Amino acid sequence: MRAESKYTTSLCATCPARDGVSFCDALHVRRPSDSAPRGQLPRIHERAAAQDIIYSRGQHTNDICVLCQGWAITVATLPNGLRQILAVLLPGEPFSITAVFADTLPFTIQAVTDVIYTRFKNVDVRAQMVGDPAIVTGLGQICVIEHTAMNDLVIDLGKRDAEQRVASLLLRLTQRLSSRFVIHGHRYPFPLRQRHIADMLGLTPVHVSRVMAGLRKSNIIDLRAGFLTILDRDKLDRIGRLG
Amino acid sequence: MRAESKYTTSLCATCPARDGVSFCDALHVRRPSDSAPRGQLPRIHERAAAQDIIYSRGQHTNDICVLCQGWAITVATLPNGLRQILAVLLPGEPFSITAVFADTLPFTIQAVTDVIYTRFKNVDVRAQMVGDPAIVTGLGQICVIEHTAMNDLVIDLGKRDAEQRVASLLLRLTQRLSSRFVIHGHRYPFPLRQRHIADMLGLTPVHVSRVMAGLRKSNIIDLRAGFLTILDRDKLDRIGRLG
DNA sequence: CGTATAATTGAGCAGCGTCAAGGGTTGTGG
DNA sequence: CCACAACCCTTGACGCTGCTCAATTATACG
Repeated sequence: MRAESKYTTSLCATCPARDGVSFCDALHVRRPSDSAPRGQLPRIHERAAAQDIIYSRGQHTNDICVLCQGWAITVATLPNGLRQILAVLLPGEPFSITAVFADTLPFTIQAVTDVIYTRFKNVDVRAQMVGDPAIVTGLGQICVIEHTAMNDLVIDLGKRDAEQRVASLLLRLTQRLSSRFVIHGHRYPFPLRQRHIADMLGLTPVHVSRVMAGLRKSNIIDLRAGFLTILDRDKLDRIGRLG
Repeated sequence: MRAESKYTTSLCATCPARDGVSFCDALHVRRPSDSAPRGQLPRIHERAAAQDIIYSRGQHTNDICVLCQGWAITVATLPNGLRQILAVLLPGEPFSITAVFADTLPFTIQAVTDVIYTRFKNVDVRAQMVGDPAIVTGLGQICVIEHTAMNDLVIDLGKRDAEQRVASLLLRLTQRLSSRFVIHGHRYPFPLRQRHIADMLGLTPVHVSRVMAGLRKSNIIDLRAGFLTILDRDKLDRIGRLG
């Protein structure tokens, strides 16, 4: 199952995901062409295949990982086998900023697509913070972003119905994609299965199917072959942002 | 409405809430009797009356506040007036660690009981982090704790039914109280109203009443006059911890 | 072309929301 | 000390959102 290989070729040189507020930017992990390169932290790039478990809950680790290519999820598994997806990870995002300060995480990380990610040593990252206010501030921003995303999910789960939750999720994902990648014609890569959406939004795949059928029939979205097209952003906004 | 007064008498000297992993401990805000006092950060103590809004969402602030006495909540209000409680704050806990790195917060802070809290300047806190690895690590712990609490809430909202959510909430709150205060006879102060529980767990007050009536009839809890007694911790565990 | 996984659709049901009425408690002013 | 208001909690009746179970049809992969 695990198709993982280590190699040190610096993918950072051509990183397509580093634009926008990002962990790597905060750490000054710069491209060779960037001016004033700061500390180049030791790091390792790794791969994993779609569906692979990248990290298992509770496993001891000294690394903080950043997703470079592909999509992943953080998953909490209950004793009875139910899965709650806590976050969807997009290229450029750390698995969890808390990994900088903890040696175990309370959730599992799983690749959705084939992925490439970078490992940093969390002691290295902490050492960078001690000497550089800009890095403290930058990583603090990442902490705020991660926190806000969880807040939004709590609000969705606590106060919104199924259609609103789906709309809200699509809006937030497409917004995050837009902030890092150039998107043409409101057409976004979208490798999530309906069971991912269900596991994240506290719904069943059956009901997600019904909700998305509704959005499709209303000509609000088009989701096919791993790509999501937003046909009517205004309508989606009205469903997903309001109560 | 706002019954707030500033005074600088150092309540920290006799702080009853500082035991356990805490923001103030991480910052080395020590009691006079403590050995090796480090930096004594400038700070102001303030009061607020029960129900007062301590901080309004979006308001500009340069402070990070820590609750000293009483209970408070962080609340997100939707355009349609629905309220989602994001966290319950107990004595010793910061309003949100993200306030160290942001100049606005996306939620409101409201006092549940009369409260006393301490304001630090977030620039002062950030300055402490630079140059002191122990403070970086300590505040990192707070970040992890806050993050984990939100994860738990997401799991409750996404994967558990009403009875499990209520049991889980009571277990987590009593555990946090036990970690800071000496508790006798499983009897905990509990100033939350059923509408607070409802607003946090995505339920209606009516249904919370039914669920708690069930727990009371099963001789699992006793909740009266602002105090919660856990009569059967094992049963509560079985309801709240499993799926 | 056969198999496994995903998505769709229908029928029936249950957990929880809504609406409404009644009782207990607290606080305030007379 | 009592009357009244405001708030909270409780309990019942009923209905809707979303779950369960199940069958059928795509879609992907070897």
